[in-house]
Amino acid sequence: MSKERIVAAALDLLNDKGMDALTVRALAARLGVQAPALYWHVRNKQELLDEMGTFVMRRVRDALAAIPPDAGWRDSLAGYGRALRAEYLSYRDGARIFSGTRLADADVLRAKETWLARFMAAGFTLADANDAFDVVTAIVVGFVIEEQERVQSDEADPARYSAAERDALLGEGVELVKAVDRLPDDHDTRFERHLGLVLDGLATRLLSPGRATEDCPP
Amino acid sequence: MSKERIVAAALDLLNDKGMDALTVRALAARLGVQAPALYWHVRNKQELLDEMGTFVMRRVRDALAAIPPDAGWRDSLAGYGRALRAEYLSYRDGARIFSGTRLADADVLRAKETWLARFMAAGFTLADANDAFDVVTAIVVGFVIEEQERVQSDEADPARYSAAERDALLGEGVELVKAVDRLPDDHDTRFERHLGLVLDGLATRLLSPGRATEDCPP
DNA sequence: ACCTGAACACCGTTCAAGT
DNA sequence: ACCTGAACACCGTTCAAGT
Repeated sequence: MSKERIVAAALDLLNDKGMDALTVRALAARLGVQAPALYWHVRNKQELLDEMGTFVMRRVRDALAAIPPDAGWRDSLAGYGRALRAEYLSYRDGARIFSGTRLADADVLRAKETWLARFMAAGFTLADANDAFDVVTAIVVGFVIEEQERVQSDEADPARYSAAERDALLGEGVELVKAVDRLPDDHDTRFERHLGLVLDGLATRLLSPGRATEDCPP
Repeated sequence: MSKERIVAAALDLLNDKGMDALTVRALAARLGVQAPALYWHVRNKQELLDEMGTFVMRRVRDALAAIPPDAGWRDSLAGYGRALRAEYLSYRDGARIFSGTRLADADVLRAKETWLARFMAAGFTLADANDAFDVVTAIVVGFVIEEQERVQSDEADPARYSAAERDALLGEGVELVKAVDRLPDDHDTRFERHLGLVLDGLATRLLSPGRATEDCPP
């Protein structure tokens, strides 16, 4: 009964039954043991949640390590964004639950060094290179929280977000809002558009200093 | 004992004692009443949480309504982002707790119509105009979740994020990572930079279609 | 219409005791 | 070293009964 087995079972339980059903007792039952037994391996439930988050973030780090060093800043950041989203999506309420997780793990922080160096070689200042990480992280967290919320309430109540329901609720004179609902976007293409938007914003930072976007003639 | 009084007391309690202490019993005590009494006004705890979220989002909507119609797309979106962040920040764990809140409220959805029309008048396609909202929302959610996490764990354990602690943890050969920590950014200026970045990304969508950022000569 | 008292089925956690 | 049984102080929620 290792810590790893407990964390794995906890992640399974989360996906099977959801956050509310992830109790110490239910987890113990799944492991064929009594609830207090888990306190031998884990200080408390919060530590368990932290371990779960760390596990998820370690997988993100592994995905990052697979990105080739000559990928270019744009593809590298896009790869990070996609990997983070994929990990969050693979657990129920993943973004909401795991987004706070800090990797105090030293080698993860150390991994950032290479990336910062690469981005600066591409022409970013240190501050911009760091912003690049943070803003991609932020957008993935925000996007997937909304995405999972929507997907889950769709499953719970399919009628609520149907086009007909919404149109009736909205009433007259809001044709643009209704038109937005009829756009053929799925979550993946919306995500790629948002990600592209942020990367385009970052790209403007590569122009010579003091030069605003407005200065770029049509 | 109206629903509004209950919601107001719940928000107070949240800020006083935190999410874990926001129990039906504690809330009832604060209102000078027994716990089951609340179930006359509210179906269950989830509905209470939804009402709290709706209250917060209504304040965001009011802040939005105060933005002048002739503000221009960039200032308008920036105003939205700042208002959303300010509301989240005004409650403990605000971003994490309230970010999922959907405004089924019809008049909030209807308010979007004006904004979409304004953005399209500024030169965005419908899809881009809608993306503009969503991407600003996402970045605020992601940013403030991280921000509040950091602020709170700073209060809980001030030593953990101190520069000396971190430098020791990191070891040698990661000068860039250490340099990032020494950047003089406070949360507000970091937020403004991130927001500006996203807005710059959106601005590139105003260029003629099919034209990428790379086509813009230095 | 609005609130209480008592109860139910659960929580996370502790701790002496077992092996 | 690892687990159990019993217990403690809580949860959210229901419901008959009071006013």
